[in-house]
Amino acid sequence: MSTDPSGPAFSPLYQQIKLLITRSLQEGEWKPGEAIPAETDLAARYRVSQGTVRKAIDELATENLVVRRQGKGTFVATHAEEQIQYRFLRLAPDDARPRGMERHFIDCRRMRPPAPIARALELKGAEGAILVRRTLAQDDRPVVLDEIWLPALLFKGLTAERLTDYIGPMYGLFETEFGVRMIRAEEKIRAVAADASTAGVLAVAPGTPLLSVERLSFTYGDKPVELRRGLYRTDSHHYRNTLN
Amino acid sequence: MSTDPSGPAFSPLYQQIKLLITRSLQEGEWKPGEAIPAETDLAARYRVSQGTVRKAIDELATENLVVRRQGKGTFVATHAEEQIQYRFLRLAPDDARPRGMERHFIDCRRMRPPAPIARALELKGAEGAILVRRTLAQDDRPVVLDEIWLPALLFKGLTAERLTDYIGPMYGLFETEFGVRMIRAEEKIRAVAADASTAGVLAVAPGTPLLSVERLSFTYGDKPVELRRGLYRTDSHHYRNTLN
DNA sequence: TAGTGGTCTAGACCACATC
DNA sequence: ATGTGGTCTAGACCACTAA
Repeated sequence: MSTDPSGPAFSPLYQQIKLLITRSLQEGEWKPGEAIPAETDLAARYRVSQGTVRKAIDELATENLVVRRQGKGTFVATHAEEQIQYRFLRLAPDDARPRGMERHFIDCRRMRPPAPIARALELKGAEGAILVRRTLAQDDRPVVLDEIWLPALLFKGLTAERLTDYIGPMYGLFETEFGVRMIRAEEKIRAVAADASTAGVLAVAPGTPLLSVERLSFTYGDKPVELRRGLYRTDSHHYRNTLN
Repeated sequence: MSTDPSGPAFSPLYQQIKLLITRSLQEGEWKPGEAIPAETDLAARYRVSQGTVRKAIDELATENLVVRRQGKGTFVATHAEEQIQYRFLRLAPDDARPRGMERHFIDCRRMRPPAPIARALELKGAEGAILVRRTLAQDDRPVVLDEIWLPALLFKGLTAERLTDYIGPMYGLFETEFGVRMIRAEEKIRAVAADASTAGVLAVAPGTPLLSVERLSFTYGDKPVELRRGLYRTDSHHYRNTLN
């Protein structure tokens, strides 16, 4: 019945419920790894039918914000405590099954970010950034060199030591120690030639073609919270992608 | 009722319906671009409720086998007649919106496929293959060099002329002329150095780092029907990917 | 045995497209 | 006015998990 020309903005009930649940996730009402209330409970809480809650949760599950486990409940997704070591890492060995990789942190220091970095992370004014550099290796052969830029305000107190000591994926540390959950990411991939210093770290000849993977990661509300540039050796690994 | 110990193989009704619909799609009962019967009709046909058909179609829609259009119907997905020129091409210009690219076919000839190609395409015995080579260019600057291997049995009569004359994406031609629909694909990406002949075609210096994108495409029943190796210049373009 | 998510139904009503 | 997909409900029953 609305005649508002600027936009009816019709929103289905289940979308509104989804938004409410998302907000609770964001505010930490239910922590990563914990179960959220049963569908029937949520239905009572929001005064809608179970089917409507169900459809909301369905979408949250496909977006990997929650994980359903039949007979047990619905759980807040987490990067920690997972069998999949690196949910966002698409690099796989050419032959075998994906094995674990050894991490080595080169340094972790606070820096004034270059303008493009600050712009990508939407840093206001003179807001600082933290630069982490690390490598991933397999069978003692370096494969990945990462440069990771983080907003200093969100990751106050991050040190190489804490990174080294933490068991599990870095995004798990971000969750448990800093309350920052990575939800989604966009990658831009290029082929580049290894410069002298990169070549040294990755143990290849200067000029060797490397995969350059620039990743911008987002937390709730599409807020960018990490800019990462990875250089991948692809002589015994490859970047995997699936198209639908 | 089954006491088969080898596996209960419980399958929800909507999965069975989904399989039946998929089979009809595969057999061409409804052609690409056409509408499939209304949900209520399918419900009557399969003797289930509309909600069950709905859930089956929901999954087919997320797999991009069909496209729903409110008020109009559900349509068989097609690579032809689409606004998105290349559904599977993830290459985007660094700055602007994705524009169209000019195609140029270098050649199209029947060949005995190398063993790795034959294996990937699951070719039996001495089954032949067709090799298509083409470039994509933007603003008269070559960006992509593709080598495309196809099973000769499926694409009998494919010529460079037909490829050149056809308006629209190549996968559209495959659909309308050969009845082969590309459903899904897997890509393996590496960084490589341009060899002399590639460098000439792409107008770069030999040794220039290029993205090597190896794509294996599947039709219904996860049957591989195309192996494509693309070499991408990434000086003004990049490969885009989204992680969830 | 109880609690959870998963399936299925039947029916009502809404939003969109077309005639 | 009609037909399509989209939303929402209420309730029944199934499958899985854990105590």
